[in-house]
Amino acid sequence: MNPRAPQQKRGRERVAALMASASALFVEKGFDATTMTEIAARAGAAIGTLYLFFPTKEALAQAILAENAESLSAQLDALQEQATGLAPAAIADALFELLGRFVGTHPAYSALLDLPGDEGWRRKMRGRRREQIAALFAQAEPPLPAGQAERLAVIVPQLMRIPLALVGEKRLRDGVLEELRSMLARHLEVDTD
Amino acid sequence: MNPRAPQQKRGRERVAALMASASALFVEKGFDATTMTEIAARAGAAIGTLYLFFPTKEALAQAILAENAESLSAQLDALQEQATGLAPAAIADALFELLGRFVGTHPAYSALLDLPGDEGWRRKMRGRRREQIAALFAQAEPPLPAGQAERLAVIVPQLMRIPLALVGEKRLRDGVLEELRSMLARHLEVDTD
Amino acid sequence: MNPRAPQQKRGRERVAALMASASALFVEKGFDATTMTEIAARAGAAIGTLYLFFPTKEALAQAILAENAESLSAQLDALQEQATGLAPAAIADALFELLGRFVGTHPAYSALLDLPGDEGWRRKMRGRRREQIAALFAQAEPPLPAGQAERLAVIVPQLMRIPLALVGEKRLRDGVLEELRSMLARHLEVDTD
Amino acid sequence: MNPRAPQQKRGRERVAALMASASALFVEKGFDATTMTEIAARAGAAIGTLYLFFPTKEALAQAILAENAESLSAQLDALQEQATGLAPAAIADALFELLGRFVGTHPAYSALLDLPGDEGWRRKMRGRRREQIAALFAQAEPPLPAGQAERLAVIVPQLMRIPLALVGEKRLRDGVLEELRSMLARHLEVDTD
DNA sequence: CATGAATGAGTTTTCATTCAT
DNA sequence: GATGAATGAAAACTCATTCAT
Repeated sequence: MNPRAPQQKRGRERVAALMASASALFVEKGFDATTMTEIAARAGAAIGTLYLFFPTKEALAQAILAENAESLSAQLDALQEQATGLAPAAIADALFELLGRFVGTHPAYSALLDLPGDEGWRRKMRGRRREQIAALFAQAEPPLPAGQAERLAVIVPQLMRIPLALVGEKRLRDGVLEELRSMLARHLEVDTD
Repeated sequence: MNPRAPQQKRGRERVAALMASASALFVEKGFDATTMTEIAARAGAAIGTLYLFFPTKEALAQAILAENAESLSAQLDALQEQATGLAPAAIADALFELLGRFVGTHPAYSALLDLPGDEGWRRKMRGRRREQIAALFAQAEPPLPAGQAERLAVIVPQLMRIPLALVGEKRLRDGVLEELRSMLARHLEVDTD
Repeated sequence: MNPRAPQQKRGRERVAALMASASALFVEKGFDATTMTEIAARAGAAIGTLYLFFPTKEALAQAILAENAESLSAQLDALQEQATGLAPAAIADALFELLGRFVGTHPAYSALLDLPGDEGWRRKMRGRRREQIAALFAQAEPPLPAGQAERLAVIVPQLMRIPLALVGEKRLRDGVLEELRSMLARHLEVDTD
Repeated sequence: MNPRAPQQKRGRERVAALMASASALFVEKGFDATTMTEIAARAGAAIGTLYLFFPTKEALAQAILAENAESLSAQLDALQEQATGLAPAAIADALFELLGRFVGTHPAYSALLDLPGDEGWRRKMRGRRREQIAALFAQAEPPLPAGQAERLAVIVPQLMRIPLALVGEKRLRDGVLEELRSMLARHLEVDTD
C-alpha cells in the first residue's frame, strides 16, 4: 500500500536501478514525456515493482531530486570547511569547479529542479541550497558587501546550467564555461579595489 | 502545419485571443500540463475553433514562439543600427536592458523555448538569436577577442532568465539583476585593460 | 475538463443511454464489479464519451441515485396530498404499494443506496426520504403515538427491499410481500384499539 | 480451496487473528475495498502468511462466513429444542432476541452474506438458514398456516438488519428495534384469533 | 467560420497472487 | 511455517484530435 524502504539487499539494488533508469529518461526526454512503464522496463522491472517503492511519478522524481540534493549539500559542506578566510574570488572559483562537476555528474538535478506546479517542496530545497552557498561566501576575507552573498547564492548555480544547453558543441561549451568563470572571478576581484 | 491566415478582422482577433490564452497558460502551468480545451475555454472559444487555426498543440506553441521571436529579432535589429562602434560594455548594457524588458513582457518565450525533446525547429530559432546577438557584439570598438561575441551570445540571454525565478522576492530580484548587469559590464571593461 | 450538462438533444439522449446502461450493470453485477469500459460499451459509446459527462464512477452512481431519488420524492409528494386524514393503516397500505412499485421499476436505487464509504451525500438523501415518509404518517387520523412516524419512516422502505432478494422464487416472493403488507397493516390497526 | 488446517497452536492463533482482521475490515470498508495486504498488516502478519492459510480472498470471506454461519446454526439448533410446542409469538420473540444478538456480535455475517454476483455457495448457505428457521416455526402450537413458516424464515432475519443502519442514532435505533419486535409479535398473535 | 460531442490510444495506478529465500 | 519482493493483468481516467452539424 504505502511505499516502503526496501529491507533487503536485493530491494536496495532494485531501487537504485529504478532511480537510475528514471534519472536517465527524465534527462533524455523530460519528466512529462517519460512514462512509468518505460522507466520500469529500462530497469528490467515490472511496472508493479516500480510502484512498490514509489507511489507516484512525482514521488519518484522527488526521491531522485532529494538524493542529488543530499549529495550536493554534502559537497558544499565539505567546501565550507576549506573555504574559511579565502578571498571571494577564490571561493567563487572553488564553488564554480564544484558545481561544474556536479551538474555534469547529476544531470537529473537540473532536469527536475524546476518542473511547473510545485510551490512547496522544491522551493524549500532551493532555499536550503541558497543558504548554504550564501554561508560559503559569508566567510570570505575581506567580507563582501551586505547582501552580495545572498545574490551570488542565486546567481552562481544558474550560471552553471548555461553550458548544459550546449550538448554537441563541445568547443563552444568549454569556452562559455571559461568565460563565465573568469567573469565571476573578475567581478569579485574588482569589487575589492 | 501553418495556421491558416485568417482573412477577416474578426478572425485575426480570434487568433490573437487564442494565442494570448495559450501563452498565459503555458507560463502558468507549463506546456504539457495545459490542455487544448482549457486554452479554448479561457479565450471564450470552442475547441473546434482553436483547431481551425492551429492544427496541433505543437503548432500553436510554435506560432507563439515565432511571434515572440519575430518581435525580439526586430528589436535586436533596431539595436544593431544604434550600436555600431560602441564600446563592448555599452553594447552589453543596451542589450541587457533590451533583453530584460523582453523576458518580462514575453514570458512565454522563455517557457516554450527549451522544451525537452527538441531536435529541430526551436534549436534553429535559438541559433538565429545567437547569430544576431553575436553580430551585435562583433561591431564593438575596440573589437572583442576572437570567439567572445559568440560566447556572449549564449551567455547574455541566459543571464536574463535568472531573475525570473525570483517572483515574490522583489528586493532580491532587483539586487540580482543589478549584480548581473555590473558583473557583465566590468567583465567587458576589464578586458580592455 | 469538467463534466457538463449536455446542451443538445443528441447529448441528452447519450446521457440517458449511459445512465441506463450503468443502472442495469450495477444491478446485475454490483457497483464494484462493473467497469466503466463495460458501461460505455453497453451504451454503444466510447469510454471517453462516458467520462465526458461523468467525471468519476462514483459521480455516475450519484447521478443515477439522484434521478431515482427525485422520482421517489415526487411520488411521495403526490401521495402526501391524497393521504391527509386517512387512517394509519390506509396510509401504510398506500405507501406500501407505492414503494413496492418503485423498487421494482428502479432496481438501481436499492443496489446503490448503501455502498460503503460515503458518509455524506447518501446519508442526506436517506434523511430526506425519512422526513418525507414521516410527514406522511404524521397526518394520519387518529394520530400515531409520538415518534412512531419517524420509526416507520425507517422501517417501511427497508421492508420493501426484503422481497428483492427472492429473484427466481416468484411464488415465495409474492407471499412474502403480502405477509409484510398484512403485518404492517395489522400493526397499525391494533394500535388503535 | 479449503484453508489448510493449521496443526500447531500458534498456527490456529494466526488464523484466528487473520480472520478477525479481515472481518473487521470487511465491515468497515466492504469486501471489495479491503485489500489482502491490509488484512495481513492489521493482523501483524506478512502477506505470504495470509496466503498460507487462505488460497484466495474469496476463500477467506467464505471461511469467515462459514464460521459465523456455524455459530448461528448451532444457536438455532439450541433454540429448536426449547421451542417445541411454544406459541408462534413466543417463538418469534425468542428468535428475535437470538438474531438481534447475533447480528450485533457477528457484523461480518451481514456484510458478506449478500455480495453481488452470487450464484452458488452463499445462496445455499442462506437456504440452509431459511430451512432451519422454518423448522423452528413449524413446531409452533397452534400450527401456522401453510407456508407461513417459510415466509417468516425469509422475513425475520432481514428485519434484524434494519436497525444496523442506525449507528449513531441510538435512541431511534432502540425504538425501531422495539417497534419491529412488537409488530412481529402482534402479527403472530392476531393470526390466532 | 464556428461549434462541441465523440473518439480511443495511451497513461497512471491498484492489488490479488506467486515464489525464491 | 513465514516472509515480503516481485509480478502483470486490469481498471480508472486524460486529452489531443476529428467531424457532423
